[in-house]
Amino acid sequence: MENITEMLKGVLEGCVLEIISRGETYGYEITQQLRELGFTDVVEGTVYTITMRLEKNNLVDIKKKPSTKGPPRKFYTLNAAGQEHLEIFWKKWEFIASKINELKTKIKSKGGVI
Amino acid sequence: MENITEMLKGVLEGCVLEIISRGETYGYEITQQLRELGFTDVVEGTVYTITMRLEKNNLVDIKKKPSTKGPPRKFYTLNAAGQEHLEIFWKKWEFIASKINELKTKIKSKGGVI
DNA sequence: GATGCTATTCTGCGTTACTATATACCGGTA
DNA sequence: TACCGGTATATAGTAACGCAGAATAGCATC
Repeated sequence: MENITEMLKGVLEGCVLEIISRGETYGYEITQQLRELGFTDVVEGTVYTITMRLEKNNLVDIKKKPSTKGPPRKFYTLNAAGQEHLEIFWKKWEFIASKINELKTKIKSKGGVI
Repeated sequence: MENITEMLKGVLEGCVLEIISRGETYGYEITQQLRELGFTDVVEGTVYTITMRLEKNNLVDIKKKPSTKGPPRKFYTLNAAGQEHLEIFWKKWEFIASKINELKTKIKSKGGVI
């Protein structure tokens, strides 16, 4: 799927939050999980800016651990604020998705009644 | 629903396209329809930037008509390119929505198997 | 002519994801 | 040892989008 980047705005951060909530993980792995999900074009840099933002907003706890495969990894876990943020994200998503689907399936006559 | 603006990026344009596809309409009316839909905080300026973009990208035809209630209205209708754009939008939406919902409902264990 | 409503237009701003690149660390191999 | 590919974090610059806020226009009514 090409050129969905604009539609991912605001959504990607929620996905990252959700992925972190599943268990301690780090940037590179998050990127791979997003790709497996289907967002194949997501690159490390994008995820990095998101994790930096989460960090800045104090939504995650961070632990640095050594790796046998490269430089030390920064592992993220959701804190209480992050959990709350995630719940709010899902509420927003459900709201928007329901509205969009409503628009999509609405009978296609302007007056509403035939 | 407050502060959903980031999640509306790329989506709002599709909504406007869909509304225009229902029948000839103008900026102010589009704004009202979006509000009725549930996006209560959408303002005229936002819709204006979208219609300007549609115009610039040649996705709409324009007809100016006088109004008894103010300055002349600019009525928009979708042209062929706009129709195509709208179909692509819905495909993108379905793709993203399915992926997000997949993420949302996925069993919450990292390995996937219990 | 002052006010109020409808309606369009315009500008500047903040947020977000992407591109492209740099840096660092390790294992394997020649 | 010197190089390379995979892993992993970091940063600067860019473009797109929606929003706030204000200006302007036209008409009705008082």
